[in-house]
Amino acid sequence: MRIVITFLGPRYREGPFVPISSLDRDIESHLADKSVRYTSGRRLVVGALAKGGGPRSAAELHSDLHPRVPLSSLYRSLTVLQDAGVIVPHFSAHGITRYELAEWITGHHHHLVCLECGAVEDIDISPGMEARVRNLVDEMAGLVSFTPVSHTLEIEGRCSRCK
Amino acid sequence: MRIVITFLGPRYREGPFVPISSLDRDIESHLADKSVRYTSGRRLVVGALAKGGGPRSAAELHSDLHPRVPLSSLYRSLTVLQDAGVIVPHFSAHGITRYELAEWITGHHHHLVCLECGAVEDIDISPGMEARVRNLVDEMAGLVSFTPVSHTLEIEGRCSRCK
DNA sequence: AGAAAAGTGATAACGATTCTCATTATATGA
DNA sequence: TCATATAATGAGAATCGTTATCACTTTTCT
Repeated sequence: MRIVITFLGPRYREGPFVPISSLDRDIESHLADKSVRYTSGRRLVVGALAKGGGPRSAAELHSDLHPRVPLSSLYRSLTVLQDAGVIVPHFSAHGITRYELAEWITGHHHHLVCLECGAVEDIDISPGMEARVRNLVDEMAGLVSFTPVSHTLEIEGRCSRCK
Repeated sequence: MRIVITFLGPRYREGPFVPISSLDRDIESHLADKSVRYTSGRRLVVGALAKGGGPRSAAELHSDLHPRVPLSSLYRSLTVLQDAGVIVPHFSAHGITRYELAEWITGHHHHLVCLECGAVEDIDISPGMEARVRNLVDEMAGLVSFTPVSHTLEIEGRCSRCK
């Protein structure tokens, strides 16, 4: 799923923002429920994440958003948005954390990781298959009295381009 | 699978090591094939990883191995062993990388990640359950003509201690 | 408006990991 | 075996992503 959130409203310090996508409105009310302010800086971060075709690192976001969102504010926004459940961290090599919009925004999906070219592709599956995944997860967690909250099924292999 | 590799041989700088488990001998020949030396420091790192019930971070390994393996050597050993395919990195929050023995040594398993305390626990499942996982993986990969090589099912939630 | 609470931005501090370099151990071949 | 080349080691400095600090600004509440 590719989501683009565009801000038509006036710029930072020039007035209130006008959310144009229903998604942005969803995020707005989601944050309001948690009494977390949806400030201009946070909107810019969400917008940059929504534009991207995959998880983005703080450095990538900073180069996109520079100089409107300084690095320290960017990190703070990422923390706030993560705590509020709007974005989800994805940890990778070299201690780099990449973020993407939470699954309630983008939809639940899994990942195909190509061992050849390193590309990570989202894969959506049918509700039936997803139910089978969830059953397995619940059974596995039950074996050791672990309370599952979410799961990640990643398939490593060779993508169609690298075959 | 729990593996314990014990070194009966004399200590560091006191003579050659005597591998006592067939697993250690497997690793030895695996490294020999790649002309990577299986030095005493590297043996200690492998031994510490073999004892643990899940992926261990460099800091954890260091506190186990201190002062026999200094931090800089520990990191170097981890890099060498990873490049040689003996251990596998697992990236998690706060830029921490945890390592575990590769699946050709430990056998295939999945992970339970506690969202509260960050602990990662290995979970072995029955062949029947694993077959169900593999079926799902094959079906999912088939949807987009991806050739699966391996898969990782990670369950995030709350462990029994943090409940 | 005025006070309190939250957010911001520049910069310092922090911590995990990597690099440097002098020293030591191992392997190869005369 | 000895000589010598090659690789590994250990201590500490350097690096880099991320967090904390603090003075200042903005927003919210009364």
